[in-house]
Amino acid sequence: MPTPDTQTEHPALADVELTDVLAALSDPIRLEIVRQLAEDGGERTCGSFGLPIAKSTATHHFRVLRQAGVVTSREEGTRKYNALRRDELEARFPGLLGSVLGNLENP
Amino acid sequence: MPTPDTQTEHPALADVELTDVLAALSDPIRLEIVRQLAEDGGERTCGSFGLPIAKSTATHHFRVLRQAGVVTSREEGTRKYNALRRDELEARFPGLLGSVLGNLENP
DNA sequence: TCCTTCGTTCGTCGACCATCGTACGAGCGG
DNA sequence: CCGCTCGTACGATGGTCGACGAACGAAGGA
Repeated sequence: MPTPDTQTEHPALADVELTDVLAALSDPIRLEIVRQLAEDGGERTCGSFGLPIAKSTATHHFRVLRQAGVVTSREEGTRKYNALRRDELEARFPGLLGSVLGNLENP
Repeated sequence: MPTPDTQTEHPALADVELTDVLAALSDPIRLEIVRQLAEDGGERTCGSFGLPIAKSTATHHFRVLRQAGVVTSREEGTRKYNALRRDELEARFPGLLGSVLGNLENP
């Protein structure tokens, strides 16, 4: 096989629709994941978000974010590191992620 | 009755959550409605959007937009005029609507 | 080697969503 | 007055969504 590891299907941003991103961001849990990822700027493992949901549900939410092009996942050993696709998202939908993140702190 | 007409329940923007707006905008039909409303800046009747859906489905989508605080509806005679709550939305979620609208033209 | 941790997969469940057709009421126009 | 247009209300339906628990495999640590 050409690439033996880290096979987790990431769409090209060109194939991602605006509505897909909006739908992905329209859930509080996923928005919280994105917020934390944006906050520390780097990679985070799935279990490190303190999410109030079951593991299998978390798997679901990370998959939605990944398929919407919002997040990348990289496997390393037994855990999976996730990161925001910030620059790519910015290139595809200028200003969008920034304005969503900027409005997260609002009451 | 104090206000005899035009009773169609509009939420205060302060009561609207970011996720509500994102969810409302995450549907292609509703996004198209918002796009057309933004384009002409004024009021539009429900039937004037050329939507490829049944009338009853359109009623549903306008209700979702209204309940998410995105749109106002004003009854006049037998028809209903809809308008974007642009300034209010801008005050509540600065930059959000603009960045969504700005990314609508993208392929 | 054994046990724990991490995340996935699978099946299930209830809730919600987009859609439709039908029937309806309120105006407007001839 | 009669018909047309506009939008709503009311099911009904098929599909998707968020959530869960249980079972699993792959590392990694003791």
